[in-house]
Amino acid sequence: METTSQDESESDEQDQPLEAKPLRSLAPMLPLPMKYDVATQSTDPMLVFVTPFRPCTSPEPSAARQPLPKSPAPLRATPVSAAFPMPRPGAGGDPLEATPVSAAAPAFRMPRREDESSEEEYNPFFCGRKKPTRLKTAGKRTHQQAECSNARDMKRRPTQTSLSLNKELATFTPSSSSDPTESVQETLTMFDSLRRRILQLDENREDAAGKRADLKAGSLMMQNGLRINNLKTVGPVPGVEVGDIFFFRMEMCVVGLHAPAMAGIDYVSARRGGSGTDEVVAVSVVSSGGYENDDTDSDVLVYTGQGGSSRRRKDKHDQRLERGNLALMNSMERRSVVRVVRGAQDPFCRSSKIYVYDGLYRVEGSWTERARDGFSVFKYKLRREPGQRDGISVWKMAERWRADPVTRSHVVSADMSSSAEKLPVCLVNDADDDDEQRVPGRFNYVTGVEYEYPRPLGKTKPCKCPSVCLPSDDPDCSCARLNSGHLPYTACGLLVKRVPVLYECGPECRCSGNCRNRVAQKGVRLRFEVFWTGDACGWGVRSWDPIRAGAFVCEYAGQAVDVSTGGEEDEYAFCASGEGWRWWNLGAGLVEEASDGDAAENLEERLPVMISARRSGNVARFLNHSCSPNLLWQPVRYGDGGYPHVMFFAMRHVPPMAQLTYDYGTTRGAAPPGFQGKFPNACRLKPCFCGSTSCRGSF
DNA sequence: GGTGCATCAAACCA
DNA sequence: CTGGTTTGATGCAC
Repeated sequence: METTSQDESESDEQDQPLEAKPLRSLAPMLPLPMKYDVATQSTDPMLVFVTPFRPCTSPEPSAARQPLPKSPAPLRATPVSAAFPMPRPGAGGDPLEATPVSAAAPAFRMPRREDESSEEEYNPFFCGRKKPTRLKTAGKRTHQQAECSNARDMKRRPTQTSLSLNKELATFTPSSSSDPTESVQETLTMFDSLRRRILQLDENREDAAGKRADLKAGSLMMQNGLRINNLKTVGPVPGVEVGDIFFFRMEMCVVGLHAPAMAGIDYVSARRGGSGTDEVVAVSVVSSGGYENDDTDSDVLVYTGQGGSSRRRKDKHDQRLERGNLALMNSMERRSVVRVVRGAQDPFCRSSKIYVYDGLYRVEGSWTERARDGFSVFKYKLRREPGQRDGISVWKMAERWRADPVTRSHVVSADMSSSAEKLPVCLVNDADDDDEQRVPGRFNYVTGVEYEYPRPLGKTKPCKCPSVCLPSDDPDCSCARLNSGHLPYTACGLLVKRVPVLYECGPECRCSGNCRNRVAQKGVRLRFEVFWTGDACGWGVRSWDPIRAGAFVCEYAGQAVDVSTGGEEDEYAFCASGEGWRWWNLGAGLVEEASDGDAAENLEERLPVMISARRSGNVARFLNHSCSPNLLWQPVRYGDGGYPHVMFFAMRHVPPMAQLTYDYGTTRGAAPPGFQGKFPNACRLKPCFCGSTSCRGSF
């Protein structure tokens, strides 16, 4: 298809969006551009009521984006519709052309709920035990749409959730993007921030009803029709790319990659060509190791059928050729493709699993065999379709490097931090063979910022929590109070939501080093590599480890420069004007206490310093810009003169080896009083190569 | 149309 | 720390 050549040329080398030049942001740091104070703008839930398809609350089309209407040149924005070279073009008379019923819709059907196109039908204030008032406007709906699970979703009994959550939900709009990749990102973000928020809220209630926040979040989204790609389709799911990772089954559910909450095989009933009888066809399988599937070859998967394995020994039985098992068998006969998701071990959490979408496979063969418990099971041999970008193989490669860094090739320097970081920072160049010895310009590797305290900021009150801070133990924890009464991280150290300034416990707090409110101060836990992206964007950063949304990534290290004395142009200065993170809060904490005194106060704390990573810095100085970034920056204070550290957190799940980026922001007009004119380049926009469909064209 | 059941995930506890 | 136990949401099947 028309666009494939472009696609390939890009995906071949570095997959993810190539980013623009190394650091180039020049405005000094300030906590938050006041005009866009999220806290005030989006806090009142009553004012945020929005009908679907009107992205008012959605940050994208905000004024901030407008000033850059036409970007003259180097926009390499790829139409994302091209991202899915539909697999079946030639595919040798794929019998599947006799499409499954519900897949009959064009494969590129937009996820958005067209079925909700009448506004009154969408009831964001659906709450509590009351059933949503669902109007029967079925006349408007096509047969297929009526068939989609939405109707049933809406009817389903809501799990008991706190009222405030329902209010928060009211602020959700179904993704308004026409770009499938964006809708998927938005939906996943919504899910995860909702999940973290439920964790945070449930934790304050001692009735211990707070279990399975993942299921609750998923359920809420289903009930409110916030799931996308409702129609099960054989083949790719728009917006989900091979290699994408998921941390919960529910995540795959809400983006339509794999609908069953638990079952490993998802299938759809399809009309058999001609004969008019229905039969089932598999659409996706999740191989998570529960059945001891053979995992050695990354292009071949031997998958065990479902059923038979009851918990109670006496209920065990042979597997039967029904449901998913039958569906896989039919898929084999029709030679239709099946999406495969492979489970992998989460390197940071032994008990949990990560799901890696590995693209399309075909069932090559099937047989039965006797399992260890003596009952017979179905086995299916699936082979990966050629020509797809790497999925699980990248994962496995990175896994190998993590276990044994020596196996990484094209290494220029095994640890460019010279042991300054706890984990080595690898410098590699596998992009150009001509110049393998290319190295970044000289700089000192440091892991933090040395402030000279020209003007110490006000001290914060240390907390007196005995061992670790827990909101339920001590509602008076002064650190929690600084953070609007909540601990800013989940129990496993994920940022719950972006705040103007985050307060971690400091050296004078009584709590121990294990306190949950000490995350970023503990430093990097990821194995980074700095790699050459090509001439356009220079060096970039990626990680061998998967990164979960909300996870701490790294600090922006460097030298504090007093701008009142300094003021020369500096390409490695950190600029705080980027707003790429704003949408991340869409799902989280929108009903925060409206007039948050802290937030207002923090805006006063503009610093007379900025951070320059020109002479000294860490990996962060190699982070590239993207208009749809995967990192956000978050000022974090703890002890130590009170200067906020600039900390990066992941805004979405980032698979291993995907480039890490943040939004440099547009510096034009953002330089606060006193800085204007000091940095001539600040107002000269650089062309952006991020390739995102929402690319602003420059930064 | 309601309801049961099959699925086996994730979190917790012993 | 592991392995068993518990509690589940969903969507097909009846």
